[in-house]
Amino acid sequence: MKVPLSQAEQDYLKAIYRLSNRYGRAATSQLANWLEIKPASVTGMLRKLAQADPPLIAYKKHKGATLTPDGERAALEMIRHHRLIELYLHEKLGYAWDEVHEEAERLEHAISEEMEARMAAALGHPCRDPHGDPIPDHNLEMIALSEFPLSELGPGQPAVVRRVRDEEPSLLQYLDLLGIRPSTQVTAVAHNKHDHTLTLQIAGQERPVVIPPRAASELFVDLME
Amino acid sequence: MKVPLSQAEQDYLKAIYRLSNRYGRAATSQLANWLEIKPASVTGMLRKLAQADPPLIAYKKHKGATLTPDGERAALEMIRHHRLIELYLHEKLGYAWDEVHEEAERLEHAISEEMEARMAAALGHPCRDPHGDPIPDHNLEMIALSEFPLSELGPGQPAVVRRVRDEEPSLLQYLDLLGIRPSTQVTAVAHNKHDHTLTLQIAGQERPVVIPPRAASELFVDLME
DNA sequence: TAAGAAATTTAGTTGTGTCTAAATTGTATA
DNA sequence: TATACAATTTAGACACAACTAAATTTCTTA
Ligand SMILES: [Mn+2]
Ligand SMILES: [Mn+2]
Ligand SMILES: [Mn+2]
Ligand SMILES: [Mn+2]
Repeated sequence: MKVPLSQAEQDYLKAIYRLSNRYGRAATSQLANWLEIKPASVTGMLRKLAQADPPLIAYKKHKGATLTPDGERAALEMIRHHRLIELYLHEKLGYAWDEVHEEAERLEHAISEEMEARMAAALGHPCRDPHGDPIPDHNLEMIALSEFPLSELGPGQPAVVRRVRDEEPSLLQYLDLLGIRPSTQVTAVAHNKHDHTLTLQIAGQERPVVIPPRAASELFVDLME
Repeated sequence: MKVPLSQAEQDYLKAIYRLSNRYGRAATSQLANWLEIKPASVTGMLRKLAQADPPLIAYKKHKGATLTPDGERAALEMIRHHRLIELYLHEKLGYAWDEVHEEAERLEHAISEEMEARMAAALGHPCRDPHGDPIPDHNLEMIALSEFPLSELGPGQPAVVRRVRDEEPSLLQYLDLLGIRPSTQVTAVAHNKHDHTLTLQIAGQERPVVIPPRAASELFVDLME
């Protein structure tokens, strides 16, 4: 009852949070794939998390897992650490936005609540990380998100970039080159039906750029009024 | 050959470094006591560190352990991390000097060489931590120490505090109250033979204070010319 | 110098988190 | 709806780093 969670347990809970947000539940094979752990090992950990006191996940054999309120709290705790650390490294130590993830992945398990609070204060209690991902506040509440994929932006609509999937550094480096980051203003010029690319005008730039579909679906924007 | 060290291994190497500096070698029971691990478990780890490739310690049954050059390098790496982190927390995040140790103890194993370098740069490549302990430089070289215990300071001799044992927070809080920290100037007024206390004049203060022997042997000073 | 005490090592066990191989369950489709 | 394939679980093993209990070695001192 209420024993501190291991790094492995915390990583599983974060992964279950991510997958069940996206697909309603986290399947064994999805977890295995994301965590780069064999499915048999995942099954073992799911059984353990479900039998913890208090239970951290709801798990039925062959039906995947979802977080209990306790499990969700633990996941959000790590997500808050992760995103605060990413922003801290970027703002205070000059890391590029494609370099912060790996460092945060280790540090999130090692910092104290005291350090979390001091970093948050030093950053002015921010609500977005360098990739635009929302940072849960001190009570683990997260701001509501209104942004949608750039691929769904209608032509002629001015919009502002809010968030970028932070999962592969090469996308981040590419966007950096293009001059796209959260808060950049953009307008869709045209969706090109044959190759599914997007022609995009970036505010303050001469000529529009062509965005491949992979990038357009990993970039999230809000309409400007 | 050349596999990254576990946190447990790094902690043992740091402990062996500390004990062999102080006593020439690290005995099993001293390690067990310092690390709060049972002696039988220490024996197991010593065998493992000695048989590593390359060997990290020299170990003969019943004779304790000393570091090999590889082991010493690994220990200094962690010591550099630890002390840089302590100073960073103190200088950049407003931690008191008695609060930094515990946080650094966990973070030292989690930061990358990149982060080490960025923190060092942000701090101006410092050579002392908040307790005055020397920080090994990028090549793991440490400045030569000239300070000696305050308990050995002759009466009337002006001296400057350089370093304080950082092992228990209560001593640090006590010294804070007294207004003693690295760079504070002091003069011994008298060594009191019966109770082994020291009467000490602190620069900028009205009246001398009486220092118990425990504190006087954990404070290190340099003579002023 | 021979106990007796203290320190250390050996032997065997445990919990955690991974793995491989084999068995089972669920799903899609022919 | 039977079968084949995919997903998942079970079973058994392993590495790591701790533990306890017992055996052994070394040190101290009478
Ligand atoms: Mn937290
Ligand atoms: Mn991020
Ligand atoms: Mn380093
Ligand atoms: Mn220190």
